[in-house]
Amino acid sequence: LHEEEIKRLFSDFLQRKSGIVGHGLKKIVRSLLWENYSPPNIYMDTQIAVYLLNPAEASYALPSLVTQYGERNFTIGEKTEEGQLDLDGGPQIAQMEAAQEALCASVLVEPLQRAIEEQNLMDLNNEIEIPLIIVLAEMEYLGIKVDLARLTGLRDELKNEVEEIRKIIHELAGEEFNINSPKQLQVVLFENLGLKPGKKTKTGYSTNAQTLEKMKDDHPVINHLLKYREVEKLRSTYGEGLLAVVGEGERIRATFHQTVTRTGRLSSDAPNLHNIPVRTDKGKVFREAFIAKEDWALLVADYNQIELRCIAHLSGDSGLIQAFEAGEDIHTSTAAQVFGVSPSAVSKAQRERAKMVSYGLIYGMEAWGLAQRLGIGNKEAASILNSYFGAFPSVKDYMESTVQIAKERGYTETLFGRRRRIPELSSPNAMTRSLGERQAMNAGIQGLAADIFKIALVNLNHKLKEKKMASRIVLQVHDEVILECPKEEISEAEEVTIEIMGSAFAMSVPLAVNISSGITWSEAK
DNA sequence: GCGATCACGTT
DNA sequence: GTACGTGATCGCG
Repeated sequence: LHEEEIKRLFSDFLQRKSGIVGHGLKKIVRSLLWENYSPPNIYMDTQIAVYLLNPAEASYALPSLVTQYGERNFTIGEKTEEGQLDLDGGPQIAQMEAAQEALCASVLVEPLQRAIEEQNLMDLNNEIEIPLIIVLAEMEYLGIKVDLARLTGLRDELKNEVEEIRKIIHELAGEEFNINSPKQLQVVLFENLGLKPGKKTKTGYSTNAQTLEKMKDDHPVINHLLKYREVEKLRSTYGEGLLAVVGEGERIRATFHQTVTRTGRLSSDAPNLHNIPVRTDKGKVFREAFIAKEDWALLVADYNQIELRCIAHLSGDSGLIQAFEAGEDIHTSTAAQVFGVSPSAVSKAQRERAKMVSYGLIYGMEAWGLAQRLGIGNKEAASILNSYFGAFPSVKDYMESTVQIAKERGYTETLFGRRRRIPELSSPNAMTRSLGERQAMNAGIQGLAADIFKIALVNLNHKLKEKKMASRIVLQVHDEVILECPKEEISEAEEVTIEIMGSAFAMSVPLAVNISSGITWSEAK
């Protein structure tokens, strides 16, 4: 057989009507894309099927899954030691392992398919997760372009700055020590300088930013330490870290994991592109280093307040729904209802508090959590929470019934049927049980938002191809999607993106989408 | 080399 | 307060 003939036969196999099966297919799809194959027709990814059945699965190693989910008595041979692979075994061993993997996956298909059907996870699997494999594989394959000179410049600046602050700190401390070592820092602060310690950690006294913040007035070194931490974090994690993973075409290619989080969200690693700084001026400049290729631009679209909108939809709370329909600033609207004043009379402080409560709500916050956050007493926090629930009573009902149902069943379910077991709910430990309750409240909200966002990703990728557009998705950050577009295609891409994201799922509140474009990620914000 | 610990970036 | 991933240090083997 000629090579071309083999390629054609392989292509036909990948496109077969009945679809292909594999374990962790995204990686394979990515390899196929590098070899110029079209994305395959997927029937099942056993890894994803297991994830849907239990998003807390400890390991996705095939032999253990076969034992756990397979119905046949089935043992596979000794796994080859990694080190031997290249030495003597050669390609035969890799082929043998691939064959074993395929065999394991094939044994799993039927029982997994049945379990997926039994738990009503068919739609989630077939309409969302499986199509998403291709979208993510293409995103990973493309990667996002970075401005190498800019990134290097940032790294170098930070390096110099860290060095300067380091000298000052050693001067003020009166000794040389490793500032990166919390252990050494503790000795310097609490023993040698005699400062008063605050919070404790498992092994000693805390030196985290929150604690240091409170010690600001006790010694001039504290402010420099805080600065050092900020700059050193940026230098190491983002400066050095990102430079180390720049690949072909000056692009960074992260891996987006589909089977990691308990909630249905994606995670990103090598590098993690989900936590690129944005909060501080010093940090957010890194977003200027993420760019579009020559004559193209980045288009950034994100859902406005999607999780709070999910709460409004799930609870059916008329007040909250009304607040969103008004189309005004949501925190001002909620503050007006919570504090019983007209929106125009809402003070800055009131808006800020309402905002805190709204965010807290998403995380299943209780009174003491809010107190911590706002730096107020427990009583006052309870009273704010009370007025909030007074203004939005159905939200309170929803939270309570969510926890109740989760306790009865032992798991939560999103609107789309995504399940998550929460064993913490039956813990004998009260702290752990509270954690379980927060997890239960958060799971349905964050999970629904994740489901909606995944639908949008799948639909958007599909629409771009259908319209034969050159624009493509290059990055995803939980409720935000970044496209790289030829400049002349931008306005069309904006239209398409807003339409697709806005209509991903019909809720009792509108799905609002913010959109903008620019040469850099920062500019398109 | 590996895991635990601490700290910290995002949503 | 949810959910993650990474860098650095340090003690263990």
